[in-house]
Amino acid sequence: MSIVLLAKDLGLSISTVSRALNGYDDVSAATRERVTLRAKAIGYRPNPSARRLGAGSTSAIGVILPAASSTGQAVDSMYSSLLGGVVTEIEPAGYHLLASMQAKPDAAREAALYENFIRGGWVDALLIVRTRVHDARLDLARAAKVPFVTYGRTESEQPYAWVDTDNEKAFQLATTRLLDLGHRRIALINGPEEYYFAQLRRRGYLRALSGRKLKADPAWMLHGDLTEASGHELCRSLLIQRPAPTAFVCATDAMAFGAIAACREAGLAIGSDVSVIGYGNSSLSAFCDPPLTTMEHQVFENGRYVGRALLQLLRKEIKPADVHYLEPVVLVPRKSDGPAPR
Amino acid sequence: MSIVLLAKDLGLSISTVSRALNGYDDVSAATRERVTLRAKAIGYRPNPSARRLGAGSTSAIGVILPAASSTGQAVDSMYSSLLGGVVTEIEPAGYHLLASMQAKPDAAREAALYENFIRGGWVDALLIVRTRVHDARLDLARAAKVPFVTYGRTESEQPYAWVDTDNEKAFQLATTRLLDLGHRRIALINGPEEYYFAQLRRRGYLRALSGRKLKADPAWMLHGDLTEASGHELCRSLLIQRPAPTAFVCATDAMAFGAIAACREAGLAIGSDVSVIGYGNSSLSAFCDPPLTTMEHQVFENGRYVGRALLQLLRKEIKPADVHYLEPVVLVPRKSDGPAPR
DNA sequence: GGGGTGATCAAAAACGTTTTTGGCTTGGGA
DNA sequence: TCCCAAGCCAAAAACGTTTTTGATCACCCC
Repeated sequence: MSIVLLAKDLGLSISTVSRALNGYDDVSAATRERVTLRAKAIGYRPNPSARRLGAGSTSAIGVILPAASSTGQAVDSMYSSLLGGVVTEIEPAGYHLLASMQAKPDAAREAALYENFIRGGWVDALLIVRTRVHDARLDLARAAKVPFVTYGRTESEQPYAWVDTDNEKAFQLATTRLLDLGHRRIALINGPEEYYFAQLRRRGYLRALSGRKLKADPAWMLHGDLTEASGHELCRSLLIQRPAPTAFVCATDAMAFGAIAACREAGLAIGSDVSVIGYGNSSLSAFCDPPLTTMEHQVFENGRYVGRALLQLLRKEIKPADVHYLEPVVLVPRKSDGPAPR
Repeated sequence: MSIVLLAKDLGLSISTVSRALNGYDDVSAATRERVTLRAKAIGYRPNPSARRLGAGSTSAIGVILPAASSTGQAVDSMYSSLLGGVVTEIEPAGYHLLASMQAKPDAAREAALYENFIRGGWVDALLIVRTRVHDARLDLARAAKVPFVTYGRTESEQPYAWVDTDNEKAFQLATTRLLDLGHRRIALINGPEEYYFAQLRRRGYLRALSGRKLKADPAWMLHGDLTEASGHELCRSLLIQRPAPTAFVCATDAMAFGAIAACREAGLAIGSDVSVIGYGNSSLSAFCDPPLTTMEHQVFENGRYVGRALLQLLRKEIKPADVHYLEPVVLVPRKSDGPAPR
């Protein structure tokens, strides 16, 4: 009964108070001033539920976090930073982040979760992360006419709003660096094949190789699940091949740490016998031994970009086709790579 | 206009449909069956906003993530797992997690955020993380009569619901282990002093020392901000003292990695010249060199416990005073510690 | 002076539920 | 036969906004 109290207190009608507070232009500046002042003094806050019901919008942005594939438990810590960035932007605009999670990777359950989120009217817009090569979630969102932006691209006929890092260029860069160091046997320890970023990374890797007229060996392009354990296992399987690779480009720093552990177990000196490059510039990469050569990208900043795009989309200030932000990735040279051994 | 359509379709009144769907017992089993079936067939979902307005509850649980103190940007990745656990539990019960974030550590702004969350009617319950020794947030929640559970304890006269890990025992355990290995000069690289867990860890550390009739040197109990960089810096400042510590107990694995880097720079061999114990058993700790001796606690599982407690609190099945879960911490011995040097 | 045009505000109708209140059966006990 | 309770359901009143519609008034121009 709050707005009616305020209205009574002011001697105005409910609608005038509402319109004053919401910045409509058919209420005089003087009245608006009077209303906002009194509202603040009285400590009036519009009830969000009522506001949602009345306006038909929820002022919430939804995201469904993917469960890590291996354990089915932990969430990729990258998302903390991403969501941090998103929230930083949407918070001042009065939006909140409604986060749900997939307990286990399961396509049917995933669809149901998104269904519920969208059709149930929980959120005004959607953030879709960890995009796949072909991603049914885009169709779901489109069908329900819910604005969305994806973090990571996908193969889609129709235009859509995306923010992504330049995976292809990044891995081309890293691979070229290793080629310049004299390596000729370079392995790619990639992420899960179904994700689009893995495709792009392979593309960059291949592009670098073919730039030197080198043929890629399919046996040296492996897919894992982004964890240390996976990097460790894949690297070990590569090291027993003859000839073995002398360099490894990894999809995450975590995988790189796993690979380094495997190399060390094989008695190889990191940075001389064998070279390893990671991805992500995790806070640890500068402090391990040897410090990890890796590729930096600004997850938090990307999150902010996503948040801004979402806001603009909601306000219809921009069309999905115009939200295309490709973050350049920079290589951070440290000590985990070096000239190819003789 | 959804429930009225369904009601019309069924030839029942709106209220009967609502009551049937919500499991009231004054509607016959047969009617309930008929309604639920038809609802599913027709694809009816109650509009959450309307439901909230009608029932006065939001079916959302709020959490405000603290910004990492150093960068003001990234979020501690531990929260990914914690929130993952929470969501896993509350999702099936129809609850969602409403996450907000503090852009920067700032007491006034924090209070405003919580104010808005609670008084604004955004959430039904609150999860309070990273508790401080004296924590004003509890009073805020109590004053607004919003159920809450804290992750981590605090000093409070009144009973409250908490889930925590046994920080004190953990650090007593770790310190005792080092004492058993012959170390007599053990430093504590702790987290920020304001957080209660830091107090508890120091208490455990001190208890272990006094168990051997040893005096603690205040100069060897340092506080940092949980990051690698901080661990690195603190450890370096300790190593230039004469005599220098021979062992370090660290508040996080990240700090331990930083400390290890500092030791290595000082030309010390980890596990023989100097011993380091971490906390958290991060996925990396098994793969670094040497593998890190650390303390494991199950963040995801704790999150599930928190979720369940929240649900029970909301249903009034339990009183805050009865939610006291202290997770035992287990030490994972690896190779970063060893007998004290002569 | 009359008709149109803005500017300002009031009244009332949505929005889609939940919850309260009370009415109508039916059956059993006195 | 009458009364009462229990079981089932309908009607209507909340819930607190936003938005639409329309009324009133002043003003200006012709």
